[in-house]
Amino acid sequence: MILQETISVHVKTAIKELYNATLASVEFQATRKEFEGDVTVVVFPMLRVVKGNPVQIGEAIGKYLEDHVEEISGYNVVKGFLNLVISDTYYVKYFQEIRKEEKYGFVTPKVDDTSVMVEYSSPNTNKPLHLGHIRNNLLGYAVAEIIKASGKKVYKTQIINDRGIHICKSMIAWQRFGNNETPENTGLKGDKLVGNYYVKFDKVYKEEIATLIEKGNTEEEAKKIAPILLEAQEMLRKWESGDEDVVALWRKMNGWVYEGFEKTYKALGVDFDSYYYESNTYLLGKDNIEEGLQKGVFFKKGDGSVWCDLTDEGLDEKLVLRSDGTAVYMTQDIGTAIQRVKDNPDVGGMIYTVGNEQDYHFKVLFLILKKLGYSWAEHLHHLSYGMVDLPSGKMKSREGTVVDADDLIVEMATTAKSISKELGKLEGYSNEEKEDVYNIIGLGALKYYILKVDPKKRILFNPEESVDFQGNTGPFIQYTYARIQAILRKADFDLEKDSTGLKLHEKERELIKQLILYPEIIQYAAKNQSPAVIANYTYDLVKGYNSFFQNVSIFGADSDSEKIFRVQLSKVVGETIKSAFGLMGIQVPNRM
RNA sequence: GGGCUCGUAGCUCAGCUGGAUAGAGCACCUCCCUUCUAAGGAGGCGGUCAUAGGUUCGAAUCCUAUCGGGCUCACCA
Repeated sequence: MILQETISVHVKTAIKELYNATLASVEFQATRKEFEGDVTVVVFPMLRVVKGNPVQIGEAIGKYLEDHVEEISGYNVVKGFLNLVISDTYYVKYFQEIRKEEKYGFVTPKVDDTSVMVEYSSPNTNKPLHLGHIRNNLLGYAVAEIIKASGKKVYKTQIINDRGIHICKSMIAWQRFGNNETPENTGLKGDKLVGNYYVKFDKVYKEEIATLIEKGNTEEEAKKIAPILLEAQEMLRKWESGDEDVVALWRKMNGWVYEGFEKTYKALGVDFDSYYYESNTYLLGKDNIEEGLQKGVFFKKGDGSVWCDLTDEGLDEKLVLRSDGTAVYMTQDIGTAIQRVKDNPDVGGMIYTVGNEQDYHFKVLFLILKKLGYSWAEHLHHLSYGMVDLPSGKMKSREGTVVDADDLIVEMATTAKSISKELGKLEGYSNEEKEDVYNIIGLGALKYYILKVDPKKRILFNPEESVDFQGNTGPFIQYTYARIQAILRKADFDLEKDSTGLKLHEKERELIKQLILYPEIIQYAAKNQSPAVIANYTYDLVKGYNSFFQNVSIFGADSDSEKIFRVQLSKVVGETIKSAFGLMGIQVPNRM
């Protein structure tokens, strides 16, 4: 906020003139509600350069500021805190500027070498997306949008795990038991169909193991020699050698899965600018290992395997290439990162949205890339998030305790519908419009519930509780937006008129103060890659608005200019809610 | 065992680079629909900020140790 800079300069001058001392910086905080004032200057840190009683110093500075800064209309000192009262004129003027801004709080993205690539989702192609992916997707998408709003160009991307033994398992099961089932002739979503065969594989595998154990094998042996597993392994070998039939089947089944995924992404409202497939990237990185060897970043052991020594950084030695010369996970990730910057030379940093079970992996990956000397390696972040637990415990796909993404989305909309019907304010809407609103509310509840908590914390997802419409929830905020729209529909006067010279109601001051923070909040959220910051800000704004709405008469204001001002204020709050929710990928309804 | 991470009200969570008497919502209790959407508002109850030390004018916040939960320590991805 520009005013803070002004005050800061004047405080420094005051210290200079009054005490002949030099102050490096001035510390601010918002004034607590119980005291009079808007901005508080903390006097304590000044005691390092100015000797004396904090209260007296505060008084002296306060007097000086009141005389020299026109925006400051008053002050008071409590202990070592100098509370400054900002004039109504300043707030009203500031508000009128906000009102005219097209995209208030957003910084137009620059085109330079600070673009950011955000990776998220990154699913396997053998089963449908679940609740864990939802958290990943929502986080990745929101962080991408927030960074974009903070003034950087963003590329959203994902790497699809389309190859390996897992997809071969689905393929084998489909070959054996599939009877030529397709998404078309079964009506199933492609990812669901393929996922079913993955489950089928596991079932048969377990049966075969049981049979083998009966015949006298140990469990360990049985797990290794079960025929269906051997078949899957054989299929993987064929795939790697480029067997036409296997590759064709692989293409077909993955194609089904992608169609299914796209539907889920669309329902979730997320999107991507580029897709990387592991079948293309799994051989990448070997050249970079060679390069690293020459630079002395890596070293080779007697058996030919290549390692990176990270013991100086307090970590271990890490394998980057197997003794047989084949790539490991790390090799691919090194190669893929480098490839991505080749594909988008303006990329100056990347964010990987991946669960916290991979914290160590990314720590190592980033260190290695730095050692290899890439400038963009200084700006790599692992957007690490905690697991989503269910009241019943951990989600386990094999035990069928996962919450399917598509099912959940539908369920949320259904719940929204049943609640909305009771309270119904949608008279005059067609059924289609109503369904649209229910969907917006259901998704809003889900998204907000997940995004409002700090990413690194684990979430206990209670399906029943998640559809809470009171308190710090998506629907609560959406409701406020809808109510503001009702006000705007009713206002039939010229909203563009400037209102100045008003005496502000306490609730109006609070609201404007809150609005002023928005640009800072976006920057802060971008820096910390935390949509939760946006969520909690929006909630505070809405609480302030509701308090205003309930305690201050809008259309029954004393004067016309006041009436206009209050509607304008409502409008800007509404726009800010919409904007902030947009950053989280949440829509807002005009009615609900 | 080593490393990382979390521990704030009965429950779900805020608490920015250390600052005033630690804040919201849910639940529970009181009030407020003749005015713009009561999915709302005003208030009450509820806390040894896991524990113990340390750093300083000042610690939920920084440091150390301990306890408790989670993750991770593969020539798997």
